Amino acid sequence: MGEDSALNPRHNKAEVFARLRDAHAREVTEDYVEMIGDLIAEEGEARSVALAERFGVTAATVNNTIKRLERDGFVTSRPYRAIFLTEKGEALAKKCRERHQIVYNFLVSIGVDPEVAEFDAEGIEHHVSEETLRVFARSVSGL
Amino acid sequence: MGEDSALNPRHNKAEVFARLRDAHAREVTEDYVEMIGDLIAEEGEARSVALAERFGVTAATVNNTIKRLERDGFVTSRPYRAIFLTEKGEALAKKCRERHQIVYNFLVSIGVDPEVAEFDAEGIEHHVSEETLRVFARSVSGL
DNA sequence: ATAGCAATTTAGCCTTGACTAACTTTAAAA
DNA sequence: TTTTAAAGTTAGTCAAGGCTAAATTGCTAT
Ligand SMILES: [Mn+2]
Ligand SMILES: [Mn+2]
Ligand SMILES: [Mn+2]
Ligand SMILES: [Mn+2]
Repeated sequence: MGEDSALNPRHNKAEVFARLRDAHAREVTEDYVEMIGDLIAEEGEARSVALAERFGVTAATVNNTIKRLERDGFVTSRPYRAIFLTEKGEALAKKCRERHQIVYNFLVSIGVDPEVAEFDAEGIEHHVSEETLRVFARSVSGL
Repeated sequence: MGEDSALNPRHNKAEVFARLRDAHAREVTEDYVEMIGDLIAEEGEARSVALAERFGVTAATVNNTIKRLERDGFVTSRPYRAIFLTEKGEALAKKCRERHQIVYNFLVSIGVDPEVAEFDAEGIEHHVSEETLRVFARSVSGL
């Protein structure tokens, strides 16, 4: 019953790709709640125009996305007003911010240029499992 | 003109997210050419049914994707026949396979369980810049 | 008070990447 | 040689996540 993937490569790649598709489905949500949290912390409130500027997308795109987030229970909003995180949204934002920071710090700690790390961490963070994140965190903390 | 992102955080996040969206647009292509190459190496040819099984998607989905890859010059195919990589497709497959392997080996080398590394590498690979990849490779090779 | 500008929303469009159901072709068995 | 099962294709649907253009709302300065 050995299942060491180095010796016995997985024939069941399908599981791996199913998980990958799941991660993709969560990426935009994760980046939005994290950014909304940042804006509230930095500027007191999260406005559409600021999200559009930071993500480099149009106001219409932000509007669509916020509707999805609202439908999924991560934010609340009223027409022409600022956007707020629900408890669920705040919990996700906190988790994502911490994860993002660990990934960024880890990359820098192994010698990646901070500028480059900033780019790469934005994508990598969404594909790092809890287990791998713990390894990263432990590595950064110096053993 | 210091631009150290740790001290002077980027206000221009938009660049980071634009690059992230670019990476996403390439992911499926990258995974397909790599898998097609694997199938040709392992089984002599790449058939739709094998791609569908390995990715865990339907035959119709594979068909759509192959049409896109063909349109973009990565593969050739004729109805009811196997799929072949073009030169461009093979070049991309080679690059992706090497990158994938480096990411996987790196994760294992820092203590991530091989099973977990197999999952995480499938997503992380698409977000690792050339610079970061070099750091990973050097780290694996033991300095 | 209101005019005008900035912010937001709405409507309509597009591509990607997924699906099901139905059809066609190929190839193997009988 | 015919039948049949597997493989592949086609048609139609959907959601996510982008866009532009046009309409609407809110705020600010006059
Ligand atoms: Mn993030
Ligand atoms: Mn991100
Ligand atoms: Mn890969
Ligand atoms: Mn991959």
